[in-house]
Amino acid sequence: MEFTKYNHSIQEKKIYEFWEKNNLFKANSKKSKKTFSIVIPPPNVTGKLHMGHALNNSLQDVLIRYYRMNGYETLWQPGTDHAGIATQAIVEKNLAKENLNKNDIGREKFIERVWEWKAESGGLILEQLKKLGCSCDWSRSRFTMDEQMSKAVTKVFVALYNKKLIYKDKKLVNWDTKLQTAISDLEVVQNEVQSQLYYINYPIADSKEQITIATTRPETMMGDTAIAVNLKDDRFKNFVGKFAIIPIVNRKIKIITDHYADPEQGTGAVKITPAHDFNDYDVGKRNKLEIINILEKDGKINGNGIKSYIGLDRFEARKKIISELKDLNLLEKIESIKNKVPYGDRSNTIIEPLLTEQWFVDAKSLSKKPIQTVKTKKTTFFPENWTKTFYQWMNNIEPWCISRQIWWGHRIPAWYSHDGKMFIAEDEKNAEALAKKHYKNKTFKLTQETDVLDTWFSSALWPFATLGWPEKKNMLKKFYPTSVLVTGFDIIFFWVARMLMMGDYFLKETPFKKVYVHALVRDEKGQKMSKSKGNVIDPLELINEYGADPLRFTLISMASPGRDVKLSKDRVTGYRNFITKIWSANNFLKLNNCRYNKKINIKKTKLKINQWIYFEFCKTNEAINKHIQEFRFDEACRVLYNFVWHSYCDWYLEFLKPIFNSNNKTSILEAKQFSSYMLSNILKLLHPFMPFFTEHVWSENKFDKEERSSLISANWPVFKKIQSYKKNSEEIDFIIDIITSIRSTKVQLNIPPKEYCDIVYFQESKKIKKFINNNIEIIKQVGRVNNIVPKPDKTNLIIEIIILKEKIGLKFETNIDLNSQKHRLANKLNELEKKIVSLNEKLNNKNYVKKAPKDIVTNDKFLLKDLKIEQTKLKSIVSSIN
RNA sequence: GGGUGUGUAGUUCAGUGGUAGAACGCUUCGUUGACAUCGAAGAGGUCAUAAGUUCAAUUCUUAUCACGCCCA
Repeated sequence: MEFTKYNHSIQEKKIYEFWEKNNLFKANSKKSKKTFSIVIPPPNVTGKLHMGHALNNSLQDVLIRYYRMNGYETLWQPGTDHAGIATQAIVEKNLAKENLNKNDIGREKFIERVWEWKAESGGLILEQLKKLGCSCDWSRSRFTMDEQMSKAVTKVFVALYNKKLIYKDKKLVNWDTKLQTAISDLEVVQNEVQSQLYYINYPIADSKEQITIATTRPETMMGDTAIAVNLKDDRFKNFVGKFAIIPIVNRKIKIITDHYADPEQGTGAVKITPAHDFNDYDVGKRNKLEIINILEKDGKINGNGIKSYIGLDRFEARKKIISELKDLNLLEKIESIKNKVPYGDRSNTIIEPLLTEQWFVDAKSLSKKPIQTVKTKKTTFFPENWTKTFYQWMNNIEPWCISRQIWWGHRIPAWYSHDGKMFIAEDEKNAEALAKKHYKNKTFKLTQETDVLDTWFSSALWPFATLGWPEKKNMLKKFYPTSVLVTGFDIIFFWVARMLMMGDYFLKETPFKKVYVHALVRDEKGQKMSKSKGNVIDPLELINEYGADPLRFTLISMASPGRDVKLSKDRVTGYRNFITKIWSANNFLKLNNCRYNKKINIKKTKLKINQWIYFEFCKTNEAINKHIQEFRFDEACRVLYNFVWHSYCDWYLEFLKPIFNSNNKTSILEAKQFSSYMLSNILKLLHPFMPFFTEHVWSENKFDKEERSSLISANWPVFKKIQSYKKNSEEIDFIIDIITSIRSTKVQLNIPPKEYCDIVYFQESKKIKKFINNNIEIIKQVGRVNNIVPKPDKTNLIIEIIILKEKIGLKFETNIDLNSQKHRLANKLNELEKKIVSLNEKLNNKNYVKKAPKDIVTNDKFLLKDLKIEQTKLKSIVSSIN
């Protein structure tokens, strides 16, 4: 019989459509079942599926499918965030193709264009998640710029403003000169780069002396307002209080003392530019220094700079200033150093600290509750040590800059009147009302703040805004707090911390009970995947080539806590093979007309082999339940793989063959029903890990007729271990032992595995004799044994082996070269003796017997006894060869 | 500099205070009616190093070395 191959591309598409069409992902807030809910960490609307997403979402889907099958009302809330900067950049790029820029068309038209773009090509990633098999409730999909989400954002903003937890302030912020907006600390990455450290001599006013400072950014000299030295630094004692003259600029600045100046760093004297460095800003504040900003928002030198430099880019200015210093002979030396330079994570340009007016969230105040939430274990982290990282960040949290000078995003609900008075309200009408009250009968004109909010500000509301907040709807009641947040550690601050802040503040309750933190996906050599390295593996390519199921199984099986996932194609191939294996096992059942019906009575199973597989299944199921509940997805995969491949396919199905070949109709019927029943349950266990394949096999076998449902909504098996099966189950384990021994004996004797042998009993093989006779059919067929025969006269036809601590003989047709066994047996004996010696020593140690737990000691005693029996038998075998 | 993680088979990784495990790879043999995307049998380890605690350490403690990440 020829079987068709499993075609993942056709089936995956078909099955996903089937699930969606039948609303099988839908969460119902009305059902009274216990709940399990997850909000997806919303990917950027501009995003494309990468391996990190694939891992993150595979894990979420495992949980969702598992709990759904276990009778929970589940919600997996999907959606995307509006990715302010990234999205705006894309639309601007598109405009540029038409030779337009955003200022040409204006804010309103531009926003229209963004929505058009979103309708056309935004949210592609959600479609890609479907390819991965994610069972999100797509009917609830949300976008952070949705009307309802926007309402929530405004409400939160106004509420926090009124409580003074949001405020406007003029501060030094991280300024992105390319995007021309402020960004938050978290969006700045410190890159280690090769830099030049310039040693520059500043002449001392009215003196021939000079003071040398070191800087990597000499162009900022134009904004210098002091030179600082450390009070304890004797080298500069005479300079303190004097004035230095900034070269080229020719402005006098005071030499001051400040603890920020580190005698060990550079020359020990440091130039202070409060407008262009965070540390210098603090020094400036402490010493009441003048703040001179020399940069335009695009990074060019402004009117405060040297005349001939105005309009020059900061890096051009640097070159020019160095060359001039050289000419003036004021450049002492240039040193090549490695230092960290701040880059914008979106623009990849060097970030400039710039003094601007921005909106801030008082993160410090908002962080207090979340810290308590975690301390009191209302939210727990897995792996647990992330708690520390969380505390560390939360305890040192800085004000969060939330305003962005871009157009795409939630426009800050602040209105300014002609005289600069500010009104914060949820909409223009309310702002006007406030203004009316303020101005009484006077006329006024309001204009709205042009800045928009950081995307993460709206993402922070995701766990409750997606559920309908601020309205207290059913969904919110039913599914908040969510059960678990699944996320990568790189996003722990962006996400976890901020969502906890907002959730704790507005809902008075944590947004998620647990936070599962997974690792990064790297390439097989352990390197970060990046476009520039060219080592990126595209999940969609793997899905095309192997199918979504093997990719999922690979990622999930490698998600060990605290370890990065090193992805290699070999792994994916391996799990593809696993699927093929199950496919062919299913074909075997089909070939033998194995079908179960619902009336099958598990408790009345007669066949030991059925009892055995049942018992093994129970153990596996128990382990999987435990592992999924404890987030040990790797272990769950391992247990499943072992059980399905080795227990079910390698042994169980093999042991069925003698039954199918027999004339015992009762046994045959039972075997057929039971094998099919077990497969249907195996599919259930596998479903969360490989949903497509299992659903396909399920529907192909029409198991749904028995279960009256598709696999996705089938009930997780709840089997009770039947103790009487345990003993019979052990018998099967012994048979497996015997067969394995026979097989390896053949290989060792260079006898082809297909050759049959006979079994010879000795006088002392009493137990084993009975045992083998009881199970003779299986042993004959699977072990390739002919018959039980009397001991032959010619000893070179027979080899003795030890099983169950007893000796039996295997008789072959041809002469056996027993001498070839001598060396091997001697080695074995040697090892055995070593073990016996060390065990003896241990048991003769009085301290050991006295202090070690009793069961360990007894166990060792039994072990020693067994080893000694084996030793005797082995010795007799060896001597018989001689 | 502060924090934190990892060193176990050729590779990727589980695991355990009491006889070292898996997958892949490798070697040998094998198409017997599920499966060669397969089967059978094997080889392969000073559990990074050193000291300590203990009757007993790969596991616990400390130090060292190597590699990584996060924060300044």
